[in-house]
Amino acid sequence: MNQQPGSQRAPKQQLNPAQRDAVRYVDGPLLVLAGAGSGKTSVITRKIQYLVRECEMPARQVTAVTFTNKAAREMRARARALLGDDAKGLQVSTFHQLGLKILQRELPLAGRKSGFSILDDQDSTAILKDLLLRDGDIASTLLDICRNQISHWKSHAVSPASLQGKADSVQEARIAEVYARYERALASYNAVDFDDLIAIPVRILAEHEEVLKRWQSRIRYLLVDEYQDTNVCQYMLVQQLVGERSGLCVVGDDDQSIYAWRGANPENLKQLAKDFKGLKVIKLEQNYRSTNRILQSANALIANNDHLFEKKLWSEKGQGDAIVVQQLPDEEAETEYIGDEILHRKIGSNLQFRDFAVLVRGNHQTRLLELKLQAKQIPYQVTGGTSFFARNEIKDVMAYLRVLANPDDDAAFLRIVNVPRRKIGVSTLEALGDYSKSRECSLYGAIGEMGLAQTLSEQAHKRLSSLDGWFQNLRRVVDNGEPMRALQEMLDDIDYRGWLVQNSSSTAVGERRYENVNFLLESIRNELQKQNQAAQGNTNSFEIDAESPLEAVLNKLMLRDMLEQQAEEEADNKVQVMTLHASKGLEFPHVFIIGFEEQLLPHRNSIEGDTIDEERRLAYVGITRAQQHLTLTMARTRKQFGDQQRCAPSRFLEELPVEALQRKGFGDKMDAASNEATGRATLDNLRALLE
DNA sequence: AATCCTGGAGTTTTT
DNA sequence: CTCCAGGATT
Repeated sequence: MNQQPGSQRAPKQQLNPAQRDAVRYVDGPLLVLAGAGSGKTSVITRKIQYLVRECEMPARQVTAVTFTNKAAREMRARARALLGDDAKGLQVSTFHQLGLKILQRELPLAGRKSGFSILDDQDSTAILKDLLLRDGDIASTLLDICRNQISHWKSHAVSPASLQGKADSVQEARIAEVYARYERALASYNAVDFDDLIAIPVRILAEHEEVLKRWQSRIRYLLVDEYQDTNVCQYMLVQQLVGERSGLCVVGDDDQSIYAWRGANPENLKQLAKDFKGLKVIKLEQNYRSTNRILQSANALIANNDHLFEKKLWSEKGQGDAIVVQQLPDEEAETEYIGDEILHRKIGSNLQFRDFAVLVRGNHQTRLLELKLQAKQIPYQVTGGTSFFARNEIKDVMAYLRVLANPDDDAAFLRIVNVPRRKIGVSTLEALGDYSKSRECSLYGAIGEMGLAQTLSEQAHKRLSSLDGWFQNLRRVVDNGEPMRALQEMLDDIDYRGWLVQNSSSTAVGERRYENVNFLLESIRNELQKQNQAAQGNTNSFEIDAESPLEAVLNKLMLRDMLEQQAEEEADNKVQVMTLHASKGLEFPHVFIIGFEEQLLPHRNSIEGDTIDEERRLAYVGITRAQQHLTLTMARTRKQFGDQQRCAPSRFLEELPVEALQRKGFGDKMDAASNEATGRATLDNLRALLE
């Protein structure tokens, strides 16, 4: 097993008193306020161990929920390391995986059929766009407003029906109407979106007492990580599952709330005390991760925000190195500097590539960095992001898989119907679309209908029918238990490789893109095998899933879990590159945060939208990832939209304590001054910290 | 009616 | 870079 940077630290043998209290308190609902680096994952995993070993609770009655796939994997691995065979049946998943599980078991109540599709953001946007287009409205701003508003309603468990006649404005009434149609569309496509994975289970549990009882009896103890990231709907799910009982432990830190933009409601931390009588609150304030200069800077920065709870982080790790603040002429020089620094430090000390992380605000910032790291032959790994799934070749193959598993998935059908070219163009699809709307069925479903032949030209109808026949054959192969053969046959039939080569700028590029497809196929093959083994070793009928193996794989793919895991297993010893958001929960000896500038961090949209506090928390999360060494870099100019623009250092820089910093490359007096200050400030800092 | 080509515009964060 | 629209071409 490869060690991940986040798990390099061996599980602590000794817990401090607060941690021990948190592990052992099981008599009622518990809130653990865990500052950055205070060992919260240890507390959660040790608590699971305590529940199973000391309280003799069967592992299958314990469920732990987190937000990201990465966090779930880490927690699962650490719980298994502690419990060994006793971990059997333990459920560790993301909120969305848990929701998916509930949805799958209660399919009829969800109004979906087996094989339903999970739509990603792009798919739902495309559907909304189509709905708006049919209204004759194409303003793209309305599309954005619509999507955000609908997502907001869904994450607050607001149904279209409950909005009837309650709109505050004409536009809101309009969006509510689109929302209703959107929901109907999803149902008819046998699809759900990401928000539905939480919203539908909540609705089912609210409306069906017996189902609620069943799930409550299945989960006797629920642990929730990163609680500040829950939205209203997710909190409702937690409340439903826990019910009147006391088996709940949530862990959170309001200073690390960085998902408000997608509906996270850190107030849920406060709400907990109102909803759960006798809630016990334990604070973890000792930081085991960072040196004091880093911690002091993080504390100073976050002091500029309001807090739900006050806490003071401290550490026994000593002063440590000064935080390097490096300004460079442009973004090119910035990445050059990062690459050189990594190489220098690696040679200068006993460091591995995996000891370094480069954190960025936006995914696009990784591009230049990747080029530079490649040029310097530094092995790196970009985690998270959408890069792989954003590739057209991957989207195509995924869409084929989805149509195979769920013919009614219009979003996927539209993507592949004419890729490669089948001479099925817009006018044919328009006619098919009109017909399907009138018969209230999916596009694919309309192909088989009798009346369609009259509305289409004979040629067009023939092309659609032959596509249908082809899919039916493939589906037979899948049902025969040979999904991999079906996939290979599918891609061979359409000569997807040839099509890629032809449609790429060069043969070499085309071949590279087909390599991506092969990687996807290989991953699917592995996962199918894994499932096969699991199914054979599984005698617990409670856990057997109704869905087919291919559907299970597809779901895992849509939740972005599977490939991440594979990449992680291969990321042996590489520099970690990721967004600040993706870095939460991880730690690295050496951390670089690049683009520490106004407009970028805080991001220009946040400056306009007046959500600086959340940006500050984002910077806080980034800073607190560093164990020993932190470097903030910024460019004086940066190419944006074609021309060079001047960039100012982030306002957050001024909020950091000067004596902890070592400024370089600013070309002003502060450079030398701060260096001097750093040298003589050590004693002062020690004195200040002791107070 | 389908496909190919060109130019223009816009980049936050994620399950 | 990558998505889109719209116009020219087959």
